[in-house]
Parts: sequence; structure tokens; C-alpha cells
Amino acid sequence: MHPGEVPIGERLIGGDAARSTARGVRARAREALLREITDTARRRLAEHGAARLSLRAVARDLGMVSSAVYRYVPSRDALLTLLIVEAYEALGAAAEKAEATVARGDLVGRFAATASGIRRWALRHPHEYALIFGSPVPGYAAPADTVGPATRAPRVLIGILLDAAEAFGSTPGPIPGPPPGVVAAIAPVRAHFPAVVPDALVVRGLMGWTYLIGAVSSELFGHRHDVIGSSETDRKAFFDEEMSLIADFVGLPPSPR
Amino acid sequence: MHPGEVPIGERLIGGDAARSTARGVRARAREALLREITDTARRRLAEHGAARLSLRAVARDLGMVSSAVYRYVPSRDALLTLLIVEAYEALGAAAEKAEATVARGDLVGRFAATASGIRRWALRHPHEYALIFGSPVPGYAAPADTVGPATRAPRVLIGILLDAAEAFGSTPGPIPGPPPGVVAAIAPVRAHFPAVVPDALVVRGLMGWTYLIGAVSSELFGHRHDVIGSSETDRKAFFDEEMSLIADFVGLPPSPR
DNA sequence: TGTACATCAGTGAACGCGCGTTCACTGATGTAC
DNA sequence: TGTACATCAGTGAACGCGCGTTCACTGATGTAC
Repeated sequence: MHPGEVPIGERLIGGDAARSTARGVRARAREALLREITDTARRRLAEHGAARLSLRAVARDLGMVSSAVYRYVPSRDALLTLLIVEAYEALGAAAEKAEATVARGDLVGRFAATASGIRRWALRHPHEYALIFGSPVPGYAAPADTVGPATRAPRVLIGILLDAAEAFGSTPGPIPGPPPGVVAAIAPVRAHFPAVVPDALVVRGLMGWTYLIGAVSSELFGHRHDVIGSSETDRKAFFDEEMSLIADFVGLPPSPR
Repeated sequence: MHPGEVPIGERLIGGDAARSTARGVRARAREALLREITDTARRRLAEHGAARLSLRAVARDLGMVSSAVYRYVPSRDALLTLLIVEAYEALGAAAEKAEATVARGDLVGRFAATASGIRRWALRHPHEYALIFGSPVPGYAAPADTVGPATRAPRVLIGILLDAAEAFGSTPGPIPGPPPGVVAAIAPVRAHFPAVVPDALVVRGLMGWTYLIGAVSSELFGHRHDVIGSSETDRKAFFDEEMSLIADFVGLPPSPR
């Protein structure tokens, strides 16, 4: 970096522009260091887990004094929140990227790709996955900021369901609606779907998501030890089978060929 | 307690018997205090979560000095292990008790009762549930002692599947077997089933268990916030619906009537 | 362009906290004869 | 039954550690005129 140059360049503009771009320089520096902080925190998280994540450790890794971090992050909980948001976004991005590679008409294929993408991301970032899908960190209450990002990955599934609902529109499959109590219960998630999508599909879509997370958590948290073979081959084979059966259960029409 | 009396009584016997019963007295005292320690630890766990569980806190609650606890428990990790084993046992007992109330022939009913029993136990003991099904405690590696107890609850499901396999024996339902890679993958869990049970049923049974834990975790860890209504009525209604659909998916024959 | 002032990043020391674990000890209880 | 000795539960102090957060400070950088 050449700290002297940029301000000189900015001065040529003058007036309000100079003030705002000058502030922009400071803001950019802040932003860069904030990113360094979250990057370091994420690295620590990846290596030692959420419980071992401390502001002091992050400061140490950065070669700063611990109190300096407080210029950027108001508290440990705020740092945790940043990491949670980033984890949700990264998971969502992985899901989107995986799903995008499959032909739009292949609904089961899109579902399988999304599932695999999520599993792959989870295996590569186990602590970040645990941070969002494991037991809640004690004493930490997730603030509203995390709600939006949390929906990013499931939105991919919702997209698949919407296309499935269209497909059903032409092929009148007899889908029995769930009982009234269940219809009432799913009201909050119902808001994310247009009326075209039948209740039964919403229920089954939600179940598909529940299963997907359940299966990944099960593998990642060690509950398939001595249940499924421990090689990646075995685990992947079983996962793919699960997802294939669940796609069928959810009601996705089989892949065209 | 009357510490003076018991030894006197024991003395009347004399010889080896006296020695072993006298040792029995000490052993019983040890056992009682060990139980007090785990009870206190469980209470702390229930209130503050696993991360906040410390030997010092337990000692404090018991009015002992922290070093005294080391006479009973060799380390914090060992205490955690005790709690994990107890939690598995308690969950298993809850599952067994719930399942036992249903007529043997009603396979779907037995599955639903087991699922409800597990959910109920989890809602009443959220931190204990999180201890066994949440993200692994950092730096803690579950020792072999926990493996046996961990199977207690799923064994209930296995029992239901065995009866289902018998029912299939008489009603030749066409169950397509899973591909070879999957058959290989399920080898470890296969050992818990007799050969009568078809591979496909093993796969689906395992999926039923995965779903059950996934659904309970999802609710307990807050991932159904803004997805399912927040009243117990809504949650129970959705859970029952899920379990009913999953029972059907697993392939349990519908309840007789 | 030059100067006085304001802003702000980073420092270093400190507060008060809780933790796991060790160790030499004391006094009560159990054991052997 | 009585006594000497061994066992063992519980004490209290200590070690060394890491944590979140606050606060007065310094010096560099940006701003206004």
C-alpha cells in the first residue's frame, strides 16, 4: 500500500467529493481490517471450534493487542454473529453453485446436486456447519441479522419445488392434502410459496430439507460411526441413495432421459 | 444416616463376610456421593449447557472443595462421559416406555409412539439431548463406553422393523434391493439385523431414525423458527404428520382397525 | 500550499473472573491382630 | 474386646492459564480554513 498517494490523488477533486472519498479511504481501510479479523476468526473456528473462539486469540493471530479489536467488533458475540452470517452465505452459495450445473428440467438431478453440494461444503467446513446446525452456543442468542442469510440454502430447494409444482399442474397427480392442523402449522413457511404449490408439497419439501440436514449432521457429528462404513465411498454411496429415495418421497418427477 | 450402627451390625458376622460388607459400606457411600455428583452435574447441564459445565461449579453446588471431586471423578472429561451415558440411557428408556404402551401388531402406532416419546424427552431435557445429538464438544472424544448406551433408543426401532420384516414375509411386497455400493455401505448396521430383513428395509429403517433425530434437532435447535408455528399445538401437529409420512415411507404396514 | 485542530487506530496496563489439576495435610473410619 | 496401624475422604492453598472488557494514553492521519 502507498498511504501517501491516494489522498493526493483525491485532493484533485476537491469539495464534497474529496471529503467523501477521503472518508472512503479510511472506510476502506476499516473494511479491510474487519475482513482480516473475520478471516482470522474463521480460520480459528475451523481449527478449534466455536467454543474456543476468543477475541484475544484472534487479536493474537493478527499481531494486535486484544483491545484493538474492539475498534472493529463491539463484542465476542458480535464476532460470532458475523461468522454465522458468513457461514450461512457460504453454504447457500455452495448450494446454488451445485444446483446451477444441472439442466432445469431434471428436478431430481437438481435436488441431488444441491444435496451433494451442501454435504461437500459441510465436510470441508465442519466447524462452520456445526456453528449453524449444531447445538446453539450457550449464552448466545442469534440476532435478527442471521434470519435472512439462513434462508439462502433452503431457497434453492424452494426453487426446485416451484418447478415441480408447475410440472404437477400439467400432470394431475392425486396429492392428498394434509389435515387442517398441519395446514395451520405450516402457515409461516407457506408465505414463501405461491398459492399454486399444494400444501402437501410444502410439507414434503420441508421434510426433504429436514432430512438433508439430518443426514449431514448425522454423518458429521459421528452418529453413523459403526452404522455406515467409514470410507468416503461408502458414505457417499449411502448419502446418494438416501437423497434419491427422499427426492422420490418428496414427489419430484424422475429425471428425463 | 447413622454411621456408627451399620459397622456394629456388620461385626456380628465376622471374617470374610465382615470384610466384604464393610468394604460394601464404603463402596455404597462412594456410590451415593458419585450419584450426587452426577445428579448435580446433570442439573447444571440442564440449566447452563455443556460448555458451562465445570468440576468446580459442581463441587461448589455440593458444598465441597473442588479438589474433593477428584476422589470420585478423574477429570472433567470423565464427568462428561458419565453424563453422556446417562443421557443415552434416559433417552432409550423414554423410547422403550413410550413404545411399550402400543399393541404389538400396530407397527405404525409403535413407531409413532417411539417418535413422540423421544421428542417429549428431548423437549424436557434439551441440553442433555444437545449433549448427545448436537455438535461434538470441542476437545472431547467420546470413549468406547458410550457406544453401547447410544444404541438403546435405535434398538426400539430395530424391534419394530424386525416385526415389519415378518409381516412382509407373509405379504410378499415387492421391495427392490438397493444397489451393491449401498449394500456394502450398510454392512456395519446390517450386523444388527437377521438375514430375514431385506437390505431395503434396513436402509429405510436407518432413514427413519435419521429423519426422527433430524426433525427433533431441527425443532430444538431453532431451525423451525418462522417455518412452523411456534405453539406446541402446531409443532406437535407437524411432527405427527412428519412421522406418519415417514412411517409410510419406511414401509410399515398401516395400523389395523 | 501551510498550519491548527479533530478524528481515530492502536497500545499497554489493569480489573475481576473462572477454570483444571496437583499436592501436602488432617482427621475420621475401617482392618488386623 | 482393645489397640496399633492402614486406608481413604475431604481440606486449603497454590500453579498457571485464558478470558471479556475498560480506560487513559500516544501518535499518526485526515479536515478546515
